[in-house]
Amino acid sequence: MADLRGGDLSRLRQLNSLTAIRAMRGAGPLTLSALAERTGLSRPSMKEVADELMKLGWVEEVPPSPGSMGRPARRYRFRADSGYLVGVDIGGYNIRAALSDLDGVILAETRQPVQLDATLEERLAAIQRAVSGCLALSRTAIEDVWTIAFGTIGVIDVEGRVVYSAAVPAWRDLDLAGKLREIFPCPVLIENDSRLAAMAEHRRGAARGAKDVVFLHVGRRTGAGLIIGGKVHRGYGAASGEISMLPEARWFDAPEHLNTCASVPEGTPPEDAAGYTLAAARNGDPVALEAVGRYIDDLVVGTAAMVLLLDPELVVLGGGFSRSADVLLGPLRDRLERRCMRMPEVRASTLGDECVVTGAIDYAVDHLDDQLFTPDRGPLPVIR
Amino acid sequence: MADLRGGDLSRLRQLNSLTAIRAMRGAGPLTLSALAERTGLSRPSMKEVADELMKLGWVEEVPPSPGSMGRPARRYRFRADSGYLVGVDIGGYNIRAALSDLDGVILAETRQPVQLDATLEERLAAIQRAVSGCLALSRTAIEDVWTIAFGTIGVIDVEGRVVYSAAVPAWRDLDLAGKLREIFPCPVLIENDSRLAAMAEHRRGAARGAKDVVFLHVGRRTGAGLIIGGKVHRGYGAASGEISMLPEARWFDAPEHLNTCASVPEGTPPEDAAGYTLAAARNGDPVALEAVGRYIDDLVVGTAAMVLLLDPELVVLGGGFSRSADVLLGPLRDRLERRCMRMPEVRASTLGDECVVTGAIDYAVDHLDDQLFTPDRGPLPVIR
DNA sequence: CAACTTACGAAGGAGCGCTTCATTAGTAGC
DNA sequence: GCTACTAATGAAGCGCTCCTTCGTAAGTTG
Repeated sequence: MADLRGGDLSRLRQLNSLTAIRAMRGAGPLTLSALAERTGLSRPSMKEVADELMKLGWVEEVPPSPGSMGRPARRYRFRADSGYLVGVDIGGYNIRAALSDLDGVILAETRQPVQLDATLEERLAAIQRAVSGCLALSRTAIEDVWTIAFGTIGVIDVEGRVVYSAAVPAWRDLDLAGKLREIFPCPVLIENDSRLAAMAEHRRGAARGAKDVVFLHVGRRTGAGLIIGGKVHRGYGAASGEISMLPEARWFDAPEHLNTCASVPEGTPPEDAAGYTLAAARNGDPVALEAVGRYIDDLVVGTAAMVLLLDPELVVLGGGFSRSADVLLGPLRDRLERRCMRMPEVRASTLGDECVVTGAIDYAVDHLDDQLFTPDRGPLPVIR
Repeated sequence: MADLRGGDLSRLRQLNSLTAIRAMRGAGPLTLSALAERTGLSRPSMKEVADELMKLGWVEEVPPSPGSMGRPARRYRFRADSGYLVGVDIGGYNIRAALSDLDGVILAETRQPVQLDATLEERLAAIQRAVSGCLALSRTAIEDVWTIAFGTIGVIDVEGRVVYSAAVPAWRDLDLAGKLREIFPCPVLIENDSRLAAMAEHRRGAARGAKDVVFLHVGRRTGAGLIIGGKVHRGYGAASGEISMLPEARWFDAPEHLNTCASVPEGTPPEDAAGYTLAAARNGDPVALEAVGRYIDDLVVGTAAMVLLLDPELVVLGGGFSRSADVLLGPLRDRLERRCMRMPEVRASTLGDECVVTGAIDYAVDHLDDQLFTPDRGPLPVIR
């Protein structure tokens, strides 16, 4: 009931311009005829739209490709290189950054290790190193970055303040967005890492095309990101997916079954224990397999709650432990099937460790698309 | 990425026609100037649109209202009476039917009691009686009913088959949509009752204006309906909200605390026991209050799961027990607050027993709106 | 009955998209 | 090297939708 705005002639043109840009996004260079067909416009009209988009700087002409019958057609492409996007995954032990063009095609990536208990200053410095490393790799200036999106553990409110983050000490009661805006001169977005991972799997990974998806982050901590109706579900206070806070969901202590398994040799550093157990389970070690079983027994409770509540098409298993998806998927499917009304498909993440950075890039792309494709944001701005 | 359809001039007109209809829906008769202002069109254009809509039969002119300064303005209104909608709540013990105009304004209501263990034939006959009673009350012929929407307990799949319904024996393995289509000559919609209740509260009740809402159905059975992003969330197999199937959510047996309370006099019929306990609790009976406490202790687990997972703006308490919301809300808020990340508002239903029928009507209105307002359904059809 | 207020209706103009058709720049065949 | 063929280009003309403007009509107010 919200938008009661009728249309003007110019609105129609605006709509058609956006449709044209949308048709060009991602696709390679397109001829006028191809564009006309895709947008449903006639060729002369399409030409006019294309001319306008060229004048505004959103689109450029590329040389025609010879070798085909008839007069060679002009080809147009979206100028994905007229700006850049940066995505950053601020993890507990690693900071990953990626640079992409406006289509979200990743051009460079870097990684900076960081101590879990690093101070705020150390963390911010590492972030800055990761980002500038990325920019240096592809000789890009920070001024050409249109948007920078961050993903991080914990609950971040709509203003970018950390509401809760047990895992990262430096994050306590922090105006993260404020700090990052002091460092970076472009618009700064912040989102929870599980939600970004879900978004990445939905755009490019295991969940492509699905409308309702539960992304299950399994690792040192357990979390969830939800795609509902094809869009990331944030929640009113951006605190969705925090079912691990519920003791009855049995997520919080679930990884302990893997950490304390008897198969782990003495002296193994605590952060490697779970990986060891999973590896042992893959080799058939019965003690490890039993530990995995107990882990899944716990994991399935909160998972079944999500599935019963949302009836998703798909559950995607991601996060650190999903490297051992072959060990986890079978038992998880078995136990989930016994508790569900309608069993969803259960798949492993296909993006692995890159999930969150990629999701951050996708989030930045989305932000750009929102600005472009939301009607009544006024006409397209001129760039350059 | 789905719709890449550019626009024609006629598309613009279509858009403006729909905008105009939308502006008239629900509102009383509007003058051209008022319509022009609301739609953003100029008066002459608005006139043309109105003329077209009149010719198609969607809109009619009503006599101008005298008594104001200047030349009296023509007034137009949406012809909500050019068709009718019926909503039906197929409950365990009662079948409620309501008739509304195309705006969803309810014109007549009826109720037919039915045995919980009635046979399928008895149930279908009761449904038919309820509907024809409704039609008779407002002297409407079934041929003038455009859509009939049903709400019922249980999981109904996308084709209208009953997948699961423990409460109503006659529903076992039933092609409900098929049966109902044999009886009623108009399009038949079927939806889960909790989802319809959620929809009604969202449109007309306690949840108006909220984007993400959890509707908590408390009664002989416990259920949930979800509004996400302002729309009802059905799930891939239309099985969302079935968290009561999870033992750890502690919903399934929760009402037993109220049924088996020591304050209930011997010989009370089992279906009245819970109501008795709630009434006693309202009067301060400590034993009853303790039973209510245990009930809420159970209820809050699944509720917290939903709230933590979805972070809704609002939780609406509806269903049979919500008549005693004054007794339930306090304890529920207390316990929920202790378990939540961000505490949502918790309110009682304002529609009470009419929730589901009203929701069914709203569902039918939505169906109509979808047909009207979804672009590229072609031009508006002529009616009458 | 005159003055005022508000809406109506007709006329003229601008923007956008469509169709049509002659023209142009290539490839293919002889 | 010339002609035939193909497919895109560019310009002209048309129709639709919306806009602005202005004289006219139908009420109320004093």
